[in-house]
Amino acid sequence: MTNQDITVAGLPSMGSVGGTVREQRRLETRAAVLKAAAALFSEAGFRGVAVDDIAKAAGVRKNNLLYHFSSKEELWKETVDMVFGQADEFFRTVRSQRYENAWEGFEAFLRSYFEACRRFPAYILLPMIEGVSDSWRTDYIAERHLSRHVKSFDTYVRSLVAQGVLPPVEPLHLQNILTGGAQLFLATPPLWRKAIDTDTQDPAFVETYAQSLLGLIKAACPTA
Amino acid sequence: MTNQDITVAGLPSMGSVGGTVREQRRLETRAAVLKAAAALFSEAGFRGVAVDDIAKAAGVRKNNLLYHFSSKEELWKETVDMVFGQADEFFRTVRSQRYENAWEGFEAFLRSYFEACRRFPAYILLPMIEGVSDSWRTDYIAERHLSRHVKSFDTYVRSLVAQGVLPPVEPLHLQNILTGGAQLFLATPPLWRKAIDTDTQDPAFVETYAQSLLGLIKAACPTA
DNA sequence: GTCTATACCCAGATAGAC
DNA sequence: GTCTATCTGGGTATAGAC
Repeated sequence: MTNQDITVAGLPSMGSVGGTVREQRRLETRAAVLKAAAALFSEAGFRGVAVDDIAKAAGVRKNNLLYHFSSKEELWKETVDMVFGQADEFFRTVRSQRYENAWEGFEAFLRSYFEACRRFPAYILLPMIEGVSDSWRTDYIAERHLSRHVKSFDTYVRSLVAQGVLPPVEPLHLQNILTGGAQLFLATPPLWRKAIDTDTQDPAFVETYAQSLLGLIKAACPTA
Repeated sequence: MTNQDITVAGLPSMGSVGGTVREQRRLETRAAVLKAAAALFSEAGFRGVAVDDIAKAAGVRKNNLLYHFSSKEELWKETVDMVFGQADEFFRTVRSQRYENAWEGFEAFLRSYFEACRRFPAYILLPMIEGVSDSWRTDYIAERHLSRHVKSFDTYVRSLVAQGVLPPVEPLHLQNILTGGAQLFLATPPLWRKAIDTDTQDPAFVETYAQSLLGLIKAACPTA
């Protein structure tokens, strides 16, 4: 973890060898910082987190962090890009699979959406925590990422409604009915644990919630 | 708004008359501060707001604010109590009304719930913004207010399921399906406006969402 | 009850040695 | 690339005059 440069015969880095080792450490440090930043920014919001908190969580010095990212604002932006990049990658994998019929595909999709929210809580927390007020951060998330995600979800839901797989409900509303409850459960686990003593992040709990929701949707679908 | 004391003949306040006027101004100042605090705390969270921001929004000096509330923490707690007090009052009024049948009562209840979220956004924002991480604020909201609200909602939903007015879905899950989407729409209007150019706080939009949701629930209910 | 002044601390960011 | 040291601004809270 430390002093990897020295393995290069103690010579000052010259050419591609030393550069590669430095590059590797650079990437490691950046990755550690981004991971810590995702957790902290999504828990307390931009203003609620100190750069030093992130640095401590990532195991680097504050000033070193600011060497790599130059400002708190730039760090936040790169964090958002990373989080949505992870989600994009996850959904790409899921959507590439094939299923027996459209309903089974939908079941798998909804479960995978819940799983993504559970595994990458920052994916729902960052928009939620920054979206309540108007700021450059709201702009950034909305324009750069969320708009695309909502429209993609909308297209999918719309086609399923057209096929009669989903009930004839306005697609935007249906999208929110499908995702809202799970986001509520998965965004604020400490609150649910304290208020009703339930671990809403537990995979078993999420699965029973998915079954409840899927059952309701199926019951409401005329062609089911 | 200023110097109301002087109306008491310029005499130094003595006995109940001067005391009453002072008491009135005290209440006015406190009310103004609490109103501003509710808006700001729910937008940016506890750490994201400075006492001075609240003071400016309320039209008082920072140090005067701290005379009335003694600390930022106490101000936050009183703000939460006030917001949930407003919601309690609103729901008490709604629940006291009588309806033709249980389904109509449910329709009215759900609409009034959405209306409460729309009119008192702090009611959903404070739990949401503080509930993502573990802190004394999560404890305070959960134990002092949210637990009671969730259980009350649960009792109501449970009785409707038992009557066959609502479909046979686990009450806790059903509660979240009913409230999650609206909370999502009403918690982050700036985000929705920027991402899909829709005003999710517009009463007409909320009403169409309520219709979509009620239609779905009714279609899924065997005895409807 | 409201003001001015200020103590004290912590935040983000920069400079320069190594 | 990482460290120590430091600057500057803004944050909560208190003291004391009016």
